[in-house]
Amino acid sequence: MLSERRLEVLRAIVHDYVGTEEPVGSKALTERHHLGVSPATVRNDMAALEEEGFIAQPHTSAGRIPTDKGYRLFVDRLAGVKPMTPPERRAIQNFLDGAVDLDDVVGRTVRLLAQLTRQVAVVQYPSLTRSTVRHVELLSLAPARLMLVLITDTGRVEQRMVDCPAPFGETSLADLRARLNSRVAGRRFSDVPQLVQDLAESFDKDDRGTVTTVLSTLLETLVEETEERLMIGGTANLTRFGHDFPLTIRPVLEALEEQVVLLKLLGEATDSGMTVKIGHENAHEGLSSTSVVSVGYGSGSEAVAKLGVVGPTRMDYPGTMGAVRAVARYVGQILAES
Amino acid sequence: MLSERRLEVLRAIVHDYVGTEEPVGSKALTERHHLGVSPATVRNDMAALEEEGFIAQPHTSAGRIPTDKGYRLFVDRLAGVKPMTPPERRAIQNFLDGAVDLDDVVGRTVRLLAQLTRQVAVVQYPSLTRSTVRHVELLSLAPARLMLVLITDTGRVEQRMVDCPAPFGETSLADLRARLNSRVAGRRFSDVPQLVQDLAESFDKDDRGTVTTVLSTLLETLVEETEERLMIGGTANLTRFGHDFPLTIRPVLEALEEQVVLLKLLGEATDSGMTVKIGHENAHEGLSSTSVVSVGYGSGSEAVAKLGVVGPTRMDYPGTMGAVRAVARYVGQILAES
DNA sequence: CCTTGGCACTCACCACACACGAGTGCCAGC
DNA sequence: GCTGGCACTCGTGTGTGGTGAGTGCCAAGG
Repeated sequence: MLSERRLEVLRAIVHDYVGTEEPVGSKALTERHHLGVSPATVRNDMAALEEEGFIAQPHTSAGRIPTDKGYRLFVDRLAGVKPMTPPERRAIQNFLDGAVDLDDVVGRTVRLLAQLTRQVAVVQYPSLTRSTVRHVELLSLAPARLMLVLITDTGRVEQRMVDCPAPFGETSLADLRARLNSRVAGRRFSDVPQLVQDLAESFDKDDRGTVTTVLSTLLETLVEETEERLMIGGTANLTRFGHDFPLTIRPVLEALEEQVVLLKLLGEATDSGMTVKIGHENAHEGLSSTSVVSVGYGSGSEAVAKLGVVGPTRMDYPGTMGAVRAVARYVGQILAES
Repeated sequence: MLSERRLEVLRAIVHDYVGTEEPVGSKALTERHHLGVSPATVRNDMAALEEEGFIAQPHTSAGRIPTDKGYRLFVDRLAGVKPMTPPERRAIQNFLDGAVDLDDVVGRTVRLLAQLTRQVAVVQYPSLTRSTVRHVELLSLAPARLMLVLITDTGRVEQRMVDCPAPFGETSLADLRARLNSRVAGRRFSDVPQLVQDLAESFDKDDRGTVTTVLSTLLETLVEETEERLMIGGTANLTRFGHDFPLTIRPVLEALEEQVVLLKLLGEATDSGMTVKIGHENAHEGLSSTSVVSVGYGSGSEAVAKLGVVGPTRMDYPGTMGAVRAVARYVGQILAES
């Protein structure tokens, strides 16, 4: 077990390294923080911390830098979440309040997060699986061609073309539309499949083929669109990454372009509470020198999607976590209002 | 006027510099290209080219590199467009053919372009202004709340909420829907305003307010959504930019995040034919060391949107132009088919 | 008039040596 | 268990000289 002071030393190392981006030595530490002990003592503590794998030296006769494990300990036990100041909170709320539609909400959120944390921001669109159906609409575009429009409670709209096996009259269409809506409106997406299961049977034999096609398209939409969309921003902040530029930044940019990777990344985060993945804890190799701070957000008490930031492992964790949490909270409010 | 050989020298310089990314000297030039003259002669030619501002030396006693003006001359008079090889064409077509909807087409296009050119690709969504209306749908969500859905011939869907001043019955709704569609379906967006101008007058006094509201929302949608969307990809290719990294790449990333900037960029390109903006020819300051190759594409003979790539001024112009042109052509085909 | 070989000059780049200093580990003493 | 002292390591910055690619200019030849 590490003594209280040694933890304090680790905290000081993380703090200084995050600030200066340079290995921190024993002397500098005692000068900047009043630890009440001499550099020699700190050196002993550092040796112990290194022994345990919390810090490392880039090369002999240089200061120490925190390892992934060191950061882990830091966020778990040494650092709190730094709350936003009231003016910051007001600014967040004002900025988000101006949004006019869902795209705008997500767009503003991503810009806001990027700006607050000066890192790369990732915001997932509210997920279909956890949302509820507001309305299903069927439009007749041609005798045997329909358009299926799905509207969610989070304001998202999905549409699909449906080619019918046989012409489908306006009355049948109105009938189907009405019955479909009475069954699924207000229900969760995950419940839809069993709610519409036997719907086709109640139709005329002539129309049954079309109804089945429509229903399967609807279910397809649900499944396919569970493959979620997201928006990223603030990639310019990657330039503040470090000195050994191209090598570090390239894989990160590549990872950010693979939405699949990012979705998996956010998916791995716990549903409630904040998740911090540090360095190699991230499954994706290209992100092994980055940390991901993510949190769920939602219009009600339940999370419908996630958002977060991607930055260097050497980041200001308390501040970043504070910003992420605050933004998630306000986005949730905005969504609940609309 | 520059002699034929001097132009040839310029072409050789551009070619070599693009390949090696290093200033090219007279000796190396005569060795790699059989110009039939000695280095001394080339030196004289280079002095003349420098005098005219087509090339420059980074520092005394180094080779020459092309200036923006030099590249300009190169693309205007010295280089053709390098056509894609048949296998490449097939690959493009195959890749694009797999697309399932508009988002997918745009997404695939952007990835394809980025991969082919190894640069940053920008693809604009088919513009609303130049498309035609396929269908307008009105849904009643609540007694005094409607949803307006607009479907374009390019498969794009826009929706808006409409809060009515008074409850609006189903029959009135059906009536409005029918009349609206008979007027605007198949028509160009730009013609819609005058087509619906006097529509409200033919309705009951009770409904007139709602109809007016719906119409103005429709017109708003047309105007607002003329603010186009676009997709970018291949930002990881920025890492191949040059050596003096952070300074060059940062403003580019920032510019790429400002969709407004990119839209203006594409907007400046001529409607038909390919446009190449080199270095400082780009209005945006952050892009002063990049070149933008863009071209319009469309489902018919007319361009409905633009696409292009952003890369270092030191790029392979013939190859890039060939790829951009080929991709635009095939995307146009795909759109026309769907 | 254009081309060519020759020649002196410039200057970025590299390798090497060297001094400096921040930082370390270890140890004896308090 | 903390502290001061001490010898040691080693990355970094600086200066120096050599090398070579590249240049501009010039005088001679087609």
